[in-house]
Amino acid sequence: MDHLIGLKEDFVRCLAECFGLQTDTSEILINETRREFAGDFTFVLFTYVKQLKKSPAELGTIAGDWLIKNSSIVDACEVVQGFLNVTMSDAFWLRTLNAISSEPSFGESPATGKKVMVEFASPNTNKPLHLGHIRNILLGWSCARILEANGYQVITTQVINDRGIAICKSMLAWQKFGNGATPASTGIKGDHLVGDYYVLFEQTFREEYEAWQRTKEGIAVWDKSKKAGQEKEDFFKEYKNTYFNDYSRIGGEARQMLLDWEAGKPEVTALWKQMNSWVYEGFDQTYTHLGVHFDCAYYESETYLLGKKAIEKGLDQGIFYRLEDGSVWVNLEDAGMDRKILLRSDGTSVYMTQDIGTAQKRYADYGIDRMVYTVADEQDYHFKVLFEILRRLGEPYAAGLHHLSYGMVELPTGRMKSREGTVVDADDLIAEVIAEASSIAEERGEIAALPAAEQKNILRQIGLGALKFFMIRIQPRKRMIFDPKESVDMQGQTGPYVQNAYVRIQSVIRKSGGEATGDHSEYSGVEDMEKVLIRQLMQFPSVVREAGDNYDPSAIANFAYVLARDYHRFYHDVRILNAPDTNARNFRITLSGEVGKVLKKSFYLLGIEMPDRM
RNA sequence: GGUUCCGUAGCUCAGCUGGAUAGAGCAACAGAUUUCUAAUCUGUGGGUCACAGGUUCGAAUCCUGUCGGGAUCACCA
Repeated sequence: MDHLIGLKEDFVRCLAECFGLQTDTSEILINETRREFAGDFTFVLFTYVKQLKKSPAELGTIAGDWLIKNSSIVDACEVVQGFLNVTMSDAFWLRTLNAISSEPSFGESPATGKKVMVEFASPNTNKPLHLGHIRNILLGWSCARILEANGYQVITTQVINDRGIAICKSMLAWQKFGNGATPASTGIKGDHLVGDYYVLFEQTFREEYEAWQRTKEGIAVWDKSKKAGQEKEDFFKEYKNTYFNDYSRIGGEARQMLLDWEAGKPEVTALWKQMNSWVYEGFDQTYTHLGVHFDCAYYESETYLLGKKAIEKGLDQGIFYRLEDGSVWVNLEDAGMDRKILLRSDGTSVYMTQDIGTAQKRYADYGIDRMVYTVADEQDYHFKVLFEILRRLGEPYAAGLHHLSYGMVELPTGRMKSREGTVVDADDLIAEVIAEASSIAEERGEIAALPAAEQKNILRQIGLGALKFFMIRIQPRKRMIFDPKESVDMQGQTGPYVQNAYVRIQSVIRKSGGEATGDHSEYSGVEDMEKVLIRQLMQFPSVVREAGDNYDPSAIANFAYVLARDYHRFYHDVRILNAPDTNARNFRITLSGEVGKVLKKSFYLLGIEMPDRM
C-alpha cells in the first residue's frame, strides 16, 4: 500500500478548498525533500502555477497554511523557490513504521494468478560455465524472484544445447585420447573434463591444419584461392572452416560422429549420454554453488525438430511462403524487419524454427501467460523476429514474451577469448571470492569461535555476496567491464557492505534481549536519520514493482545499498540499546528490525544470502 | 551502409515517468573506536552529464542531428 496516501488525500482536499481545483491522489507527485532543506516531503508547485494563475510563492503559502491547520500528519511547511516542503509529525512516522512492520509480505504484490516461465543459463555441453554465464544466471534467477514478488507463479527453465558438432568434438577427442578417463578416475569435475577434451580436439585440429598448410595440397590451395595482396596467415585464418569441412581428417571424423549421432548409432548415443551426464553433474554443482535451480529443462536434442508443424500452419494461413527450391520464409518487411528463412530447401529446420516449436511446447506443458528469455544482447534481433512470428501465428502468450537482454561481459583487457585463454571460469571465480572472504575474515577474527561448518557457510555467503552484488548492481542492458580484482572487494558499495549492515542489526537484536519489540507509542522527537530510514523503507514496494516491470534487478541492488548505507550512518549517529528512554529504544529496535527484514528480502530477490554474523 | 544499445568525476557505476547547488563507491589525502561488529563512519580534492540545436517556467533526463564505442544484418547456432 501507499504510505503517503494520507498526505496525498490531504493535498487533494487542500487544492479543492483553497483553489477550487479538482484532482485525484493519483495525480499528486511527492518527492523526498533534499537533505539541505528543512522538511521531509516536497510538492512541486510549478505544476499548478499555470492553471491557477498564481505565483509559486503564493500557492505555497496558502497551501502550507491550510495543511498545517487541517492535516493531522503535517507539522510544518516551508516554501522555497517554488517548492513546498512539509515536515511530518512524529505520529506519522510511528504509524508508518508500525504499518510496515505489521505487513508480513511488505513489498510484495498480491497473486496475479498468472504464470511466467523464466529461461536463463542456456549452456552448451562441451564447455564449463564462465563469467558470461554467471551474469546470465544471476539476472535470470533474480528476475524470477522479482516476478514472484510481483504476484506471478514462476517456472524457471534452461535450454541445454546438448547436440551438434561441438559436443562431438569433445566425444571424439575423448575416444581417441581419453583412455577411459572419467570424473571419478581423474578427480576432475565433469564439465571441466569434457571441456578439456574439447580443447584437446581444437589443439589437435590446429596442429593438423598447420602441418597441412605446408603440404603440396595446402600450398596449391593457397596459390589458387588467395586474394590479391592477402597475407598467408590471414588467408588460412579465413579458410579454416572450409578446411575443417573439406580436408581435415579429424574434422571429418567429428562430422561423421555427428551423422552417426543423428542416425542414432548405439555406441555414439551411449558415449554422448555418458559425457553429457558428466557435464550435467558438473553444471549442477555450479548451479548449487550459485544458489539457483531449475524447475524444468529443454534439451535441444529433444526440441531441435520441433517447429515444423508450426511452419505448416503458418503456410496454410499465408503467414509464411515457400520458394521454388522448397525453402520456407517469412517476410517481416512491413514490420521493419527483413525476410527470414524458417525451413531450408532440404526441409531441415533452423534455430528460429526450433525456438518457435519450443515456445509452443512450453505453452502446451505449462499454460504460461508470459515468457522471459535471458539471453545476451547479441541476439536482440533474433528475439525481435521470433516474437513477431509468434504474434503472427496468433499464439495466446504472444503479448507476454520478453527478451531480458543484457550486455556482454568484458575484461579490462577486452573480450574474453577462449583461444587466448582469457575466459574466466565460473568455478574458479567462485572459489577465488570465497578464498578472499576467508582471508579477510581471518584477519578480523569475528567468527573464529563458531563451529567450522558454520564459518565455512558464512564465508561462502560473503564471497558469493561480493561477486553477485558486483555483477547485479549494473543495469542489464549495459555492457559490463568486469575487473576480477574489484569483484573481490568487500568494502564500500559491495555485497558484504550490505550484509554487514544486516549483521549489525542482528547483533543489536540479539543483545536487545528478546524478539518482543516493545511499546514505543510515546516516542517523540524522531531523529533525522530515523526519518531517512523510514522514507527509504516506504519506497521498497514501488522499487520491487518497477524492478519487475522493467526486468531490472539492479534497481533492487541499488536500493539495498542505499538502505544499508543509511543504516550504517544511523547506527553510527544514534544510540540504539543505550537510547535515552525505553520508547526511543523500542522504536529504534523496531526500526532496525524492519530495515533488516527489507535488506534480507532485497537480497533474496537478488539471489544473495544474508549471514547472521560475519 | 541499415537497424539497435551505450557515452555522467582518473576508474566502476547511480540518477533518466522533466524539478532545487548532478550523487555514490574505488583510488589519493586527513580524521573517528574506554560505548550496540571499524567489512563502519566523517572530512578534503575531483564534472563542458560526448557535442550541437530544439521543446519547457525548468533538461543529465524528452525530440532532432553530429561524433565516438559495442552488437546485429547467413539455407550458423
